[in-house]
Amino acid sequence: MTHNNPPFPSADHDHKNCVSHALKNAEAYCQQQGLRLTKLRHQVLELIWANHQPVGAYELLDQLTHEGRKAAPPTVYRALDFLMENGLVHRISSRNAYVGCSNAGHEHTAQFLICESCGQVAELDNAQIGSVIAKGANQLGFTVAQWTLEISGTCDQCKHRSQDE
Amino acid sequence: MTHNNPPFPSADHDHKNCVSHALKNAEAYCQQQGLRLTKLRHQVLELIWANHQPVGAYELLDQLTHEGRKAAPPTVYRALDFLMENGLVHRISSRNAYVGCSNAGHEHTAQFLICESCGQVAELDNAQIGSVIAKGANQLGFTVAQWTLEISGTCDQCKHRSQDE
DNA sequence: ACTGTAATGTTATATTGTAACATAATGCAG
DNA sequence: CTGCATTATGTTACAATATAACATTACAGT
Ligand SMILES: [Zn+2]
Ligand SMILES: [Zn+2]
Ligand SMILES: [Zn+2]
Ligand SMILES: [Zn+2]
Repeated sequence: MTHNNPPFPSADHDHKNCVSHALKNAEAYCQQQGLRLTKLRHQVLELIWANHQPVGAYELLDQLTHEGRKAAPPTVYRALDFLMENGLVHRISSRNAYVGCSNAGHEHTAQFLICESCGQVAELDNAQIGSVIAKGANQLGFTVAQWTLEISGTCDQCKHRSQDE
Repeated sequence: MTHNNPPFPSADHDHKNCVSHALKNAEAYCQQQGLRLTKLRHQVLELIWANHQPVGAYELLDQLTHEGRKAAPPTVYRALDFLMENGLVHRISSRNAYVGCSNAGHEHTAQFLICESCGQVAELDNAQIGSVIAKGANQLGFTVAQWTLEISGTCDQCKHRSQDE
């Protein structure tokens, strides 16, 4: 069986599939919510997914330019703002980079596993982590609005790969 | 009884006390570890504590300059690097800002409560959060090297303050 | 087609962080 | 104490990330 929210994708997976799946999801979600997933926004989202690891704004800008679009920093940042506001993209603030959301549509605060070796990121949605955090904060009278958890380390595949050497 | 690791300091606390306490701690720690807490590093650490909320590198640079020291960006960043490497200061990456560590000396990965209203930050060291995170990651075969948790919201005092209006 | 709104283009600039090399301070061996 | 190696700081220039402000274009609804 396939995992419902696969952690790190295997090296040999069909990545075009990931991208098109994410895009279809996003299209449906925006349709349903009356959001305007314009050509630019669609293009940026596609690039983000195509990179399939956290990608910087200026890197996206380059890629947009190579695809023939006239773009300047605000072009990218505005698209990113839209995508983030609507939960289609997350920002990894420890890296100044952006990544597609694996659980778009259902309200969540994400947690990220960031592999220092291969650069890939897995998005968790571990309810237990969320509830422990909420509990810890509430004990101090703190009302949580949002939070980000960014975990660096080594993913399973990279661990095995390094053992083979 | 007072909490061993007080969350948000009360508005009327004697803050000079906080600062001098933190500095004495840092001095003792560096002495003991054979680390060179030079005048510059001491000065930067003092400024960070004096602000008593996350403060940006360029803000520190201004403050240093106003204290009469010749300083440029690398001056500040190098001092920050030293202080972070040795666990005396943490970086709040969601804000590009730096804050004094409340638990300097004992190895830990910190968690931050950031009040959006007053700007203050409380450092937690909640072992339960740490263990849930480790567990969640290990289940996926991920080896955790480090992590940061930054929680935004409203602190207890600000909640009460807003009720009074 | 007309019109108000939202999106994008465009230019300039702000903010945050580093590279690279010169000088000065510090600690230590002799 | 003196010279030497190491570490820290000064200095200049620049890279990387992000936003402000205003002009133009596309779009949706009438
Ligand atoms: Zn994929
Ligand atoms: Zn990996
Ligand atoms: Zn204080
Ligand atoms: Zn507050």
